[in-house]
Amino acid sequence: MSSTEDIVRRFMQKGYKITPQRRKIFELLSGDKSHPTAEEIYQRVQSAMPDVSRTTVYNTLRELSVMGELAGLGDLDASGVRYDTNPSAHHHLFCVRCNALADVPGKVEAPELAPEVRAGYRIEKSQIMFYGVCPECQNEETGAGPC
Amino acid sequence: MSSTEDIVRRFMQKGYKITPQRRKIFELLSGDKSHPTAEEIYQRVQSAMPDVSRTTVYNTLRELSVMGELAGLGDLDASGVRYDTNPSAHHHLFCVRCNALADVPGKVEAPELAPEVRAGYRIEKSQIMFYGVCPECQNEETGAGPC
DNA sequence: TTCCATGCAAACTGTTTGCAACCTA
DNA sequence: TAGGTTGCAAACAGTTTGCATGGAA
Repeated sequence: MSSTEDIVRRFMQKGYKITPQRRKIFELLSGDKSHPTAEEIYQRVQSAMPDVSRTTVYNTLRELSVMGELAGLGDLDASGVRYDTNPSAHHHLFCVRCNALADVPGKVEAPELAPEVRAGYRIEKSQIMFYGVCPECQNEETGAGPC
Repeated sequence: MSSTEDIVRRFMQKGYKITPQRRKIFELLSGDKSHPTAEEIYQRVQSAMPDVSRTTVYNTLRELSVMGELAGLGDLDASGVRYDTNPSAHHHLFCVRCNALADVPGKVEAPELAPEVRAGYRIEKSQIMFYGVCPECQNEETGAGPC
């Protein structure tokens, strides 16, 4: 995601007001690479600013999504929507053991679909989810117990 | 998904009992290609057998998932988990206009990830979601209004 | 006859909404 | 000052669970 100040600027350009709560949410998100859920973001905001409500967090996340600063990532492990602070096209690595989610850096092209396999769809984009085991969980496999 | 009788057989092998409700659910699912949600399945079961409860539908879907007869597909359009009656590896086409979901038939290989891009993950499988517009919605684009 | 399955209602989780008080621009 | 923003509580949707009744093997 862009820097806090970039987002503040774009927020103001859209006519939104900048409140301390919103600024704190921006700060926590810019630079994050962990694909947190709304609840996780709420918890982090809470520890820095205990009086922020869930409503405000949800509202702000929705606004950021609409603006394209943030991308929602569906519900991979039934713990709610995860947010991707990198809205540009890229694929993901999902750890089936600890549910960690990482970005695949750079451009990796998905295959073209032959017409006979495309079911008549006009394809606009694609997203690959790679399922596997993250480095940390691989270590624990050879050594101690579960995550 | 397998035929109704195949599933009945495997269910009994696992020690589960075959009830009229379960048999009806199997019938509706075997042969389905529409990736319905639990609620959609419940509605269909209802019209054939009005006294079936949601509990039974949810329980049976969970059992089928555990057995591997059915695959859950996350929450693409916030209408709940969609079920894939084809549990073998394949990719999907999602219509961003009407939320239809279709299978990509046959084997389409996702790209291999170079080590420097794999973030240390040991990759076990992958799943590509192609986003686009289905044939029906393409027709409506050139002709009348929205879906 | 013995459990397992069913169905109802209540619980639960993630998210959205209504509304009065509040604060940014 | 004026209208957007906040935070509380209640509403909501999808799903799970507790428990007494009922049915399959």
